[in-house]
Amino acid sequence: MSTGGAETERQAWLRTVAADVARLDRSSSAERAADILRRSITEGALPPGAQLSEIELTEVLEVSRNTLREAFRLLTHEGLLVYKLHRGVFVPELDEHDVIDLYRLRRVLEVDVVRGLADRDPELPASRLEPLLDDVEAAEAAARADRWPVVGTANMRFHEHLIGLADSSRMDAMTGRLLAELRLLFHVIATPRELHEPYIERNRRLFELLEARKYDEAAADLNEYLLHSERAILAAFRSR
Amino acid sequence: MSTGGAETERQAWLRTVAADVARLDRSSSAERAADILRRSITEGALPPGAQLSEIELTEVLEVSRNTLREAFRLLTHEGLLVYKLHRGVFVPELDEHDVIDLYRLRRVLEVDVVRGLADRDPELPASRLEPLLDDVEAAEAAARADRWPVVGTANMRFHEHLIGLADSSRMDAMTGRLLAELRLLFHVIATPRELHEPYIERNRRLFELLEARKYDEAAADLNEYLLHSERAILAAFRSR
DNA sequence: CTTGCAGGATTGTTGAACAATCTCTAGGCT
DNA sequence: AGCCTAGAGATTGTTCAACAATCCTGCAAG
Repeated sequence: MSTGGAETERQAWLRTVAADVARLDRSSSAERAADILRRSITEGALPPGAQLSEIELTEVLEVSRNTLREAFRLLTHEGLLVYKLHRGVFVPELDEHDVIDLYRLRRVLEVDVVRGLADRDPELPASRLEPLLDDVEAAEAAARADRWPVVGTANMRFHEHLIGLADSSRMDAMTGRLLAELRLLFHVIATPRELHEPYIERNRRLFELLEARKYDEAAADLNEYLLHSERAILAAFRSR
Repeated sequence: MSTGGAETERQAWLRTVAADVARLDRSSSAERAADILRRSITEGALPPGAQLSEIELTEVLEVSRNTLREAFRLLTHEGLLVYKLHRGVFVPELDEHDVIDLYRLRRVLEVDVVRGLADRDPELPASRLEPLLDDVEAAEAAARADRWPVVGTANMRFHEHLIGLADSSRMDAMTGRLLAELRLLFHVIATPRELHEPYIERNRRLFELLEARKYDEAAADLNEYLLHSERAILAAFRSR
């Protein structure tokens, strides 16, 4: 068969196919149920403090209690649910201490990723930045359409893609968890516009700094960015 | 009843009791099974690549399949097991890429914790460092007794307690997971002495720097420490 | 050497059942 | 009235047995 230069291309294709397959045969029932619940929580249909009844959800989600409990476990370890023994599962209510904790981790991880990009600049193709630009433009479009929750998710995805530049599966997992918890916090804040609007512009600026390969400057910018965001959420939190 | 000065002591006692109760009250069956499996994995009885049969383990652990599967889920999210749909659960086989990934995160988190201590030095009582000293001495004692796996766990605990100084529940959780995966890596290395011996001394030195409140120096030392450890593991890994 | 096809084994999911625990209400006591 | 106690009812924790879906193995055919 054909070998040589075509081989690496073939391997790359095999990887993408493998990824697609892995995405398709998810543990179906349990993970499907978890997906639905995850959306309900992150979109606010299940507010912090709400209890999730087992028998009720078995009927709604059309899964058995055992499968539902496996879904609960999945979400528990994402921080989107908490178990209270013999009392049930609840959507956690985060407080100011959690805000500080979450943002501390975000700063550490994200700033390190950006700073670390300088070391591997040569091997990093410009195309890796494309998802970031897509997110920025998605946020701008949603803002024009006055759809602020959509702006929020686009901004979130921007940061997920930013972390993704590090090619670290564990960082990706941690970030997914952190951002999910962050969404939980957003629901106690009434005005999504003030919450998300300032960061559209900041994300674009960050993207442009990355594109210009000014990594140290980008890292400093991002650090200040996250401090600003933390202060905003804390303020909204205290005055609720 | 007695009030005043004795009250805070009583409250402290209540907290420790509450913690003990919470530890005993665990979802018993599932978490107990998970505990046994966790030990088997981290101690090497279940080597990387091993498959865990459900029916076999239900008999050994004397729990139902559903409960066992919940235990599997728990360990899956600690990174100690991986699920392959319709094929079963396996002890993951980590490779060099995982070593690099794990150590990158360790460096980021631990170095940041140490550096961050400078900001809150005044509010940090000296007693918070005691667990670290205990770990160092435990490692030294185990080394004298030629019990190198014990040295390894003591060293691990040193780093767990180090992260604990940050008072961040999420960092604690992440570190627990990272160190569990690190143990997985240790099992592919034949000589535990060479693996753990150098770090007894380094941990003591790190402790002394912290005690002297030389946080920046400690952070730099820790960074170099972790780079050294990473290189050692990578070398042992490649020559196996 | 590859392809296709049973057959057996293992996992995925379900439903029902029982035990353990919590919550809430009612009643008795000081 | 206020507080403690007991018990009923509801919910969760755990087990079991069964069936469906999928994977692995070995073998036969091309």
